[in-house]
Amino acid sequence: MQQPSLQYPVNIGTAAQSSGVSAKMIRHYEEIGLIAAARRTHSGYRVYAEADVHTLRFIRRARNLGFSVKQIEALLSLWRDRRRASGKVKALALAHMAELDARIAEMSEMRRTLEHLAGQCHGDLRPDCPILENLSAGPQAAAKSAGTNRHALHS
Amino acid sequence: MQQPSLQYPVNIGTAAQSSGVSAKMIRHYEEIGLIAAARRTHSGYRVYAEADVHTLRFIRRARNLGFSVKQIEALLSLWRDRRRASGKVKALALAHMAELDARIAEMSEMRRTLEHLAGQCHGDLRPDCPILENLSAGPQAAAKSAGTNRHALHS
DNA sequence: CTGAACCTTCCCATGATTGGAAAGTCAAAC
DNA sequence: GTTTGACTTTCCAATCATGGGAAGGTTCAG
Repeated sequence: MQQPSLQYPVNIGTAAQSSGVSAKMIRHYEEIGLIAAARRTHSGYRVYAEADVHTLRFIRRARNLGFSVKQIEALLSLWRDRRRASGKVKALALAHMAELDARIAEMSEMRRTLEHLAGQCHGDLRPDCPILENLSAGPQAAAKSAGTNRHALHS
Repeated sequence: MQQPSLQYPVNIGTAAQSSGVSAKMIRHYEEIGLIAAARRTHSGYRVYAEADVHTLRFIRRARNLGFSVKQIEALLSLWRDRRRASGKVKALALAHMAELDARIAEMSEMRRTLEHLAGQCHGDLRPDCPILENLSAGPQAAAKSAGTNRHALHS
């Protein structure tokens, strides 16, 4: 899509464009220590080498797979460790898959319940509505298992 | 589970316990205007009638189904409107289902990719790891469609 | 030299929720 | 009648990843 042989090193804007990570996020990742502080020009501009942009791309791809920043930190250190055991990487991936499975199951359950309720609702001009009735009187002891962490989506 | 015929009105702690909404969240919902400001005792304690606790239960059940606070605001007003058209409620439910579907699809896609990669990784002591290789060299133009809102899980 | 397009830091907002600190209140036990 | 412990109050901060914007400095082309 791009890569018309860029002239490295580049400024943050170019690094952002060619890695897919916004400049805002690059600064943020630096601040929280996910990436090393960039070198600076005399005037204070951050400067990125090709390797830095590769790292940013790695991060973006990992985020695209839903890994948290914490997990990416681990992945990056494994990536840089040429003596890593692939088992450690796989373990991280499997753990993340389990998280995804849990969230998917939770949301599927919500969806299933909603589908059921919506199926019973006329959906016309009449006020009678099983959906509201359910929320109001509720399945007396339902939907407790999922706990309160429905939205706790980060590790 | 409870309801040993409570003596209303009650304090926030009791309202929290018998509605399943934490005291913290009750205060928060009041602050953001989801529920009306509670009456107070001479000394400033919030006071809740049985109807208030019912409302809180309604809110908790809606949250259990993944509705956002904004959506719950709408549901509450429909709930209170005896002349509502059930179609409006159903529309809200269907819209939320669509959101859930989108998120589920996104996460399923991540899961699918991870499963594929993990399946190719030995997961032993050797350093060779298709997972890292994929994050590193990446499917040159993959996973872009999902956009940057993987974690934008709220309406 | 001026203006556009970049860069810098700083603060704020999102969404739902939890945590804690400091202080005031209530009721029951002593 | 005071102490004690369990409540309550407000306020402020953190989570997590991200975006928005202000105020100001830099770079380069015209």
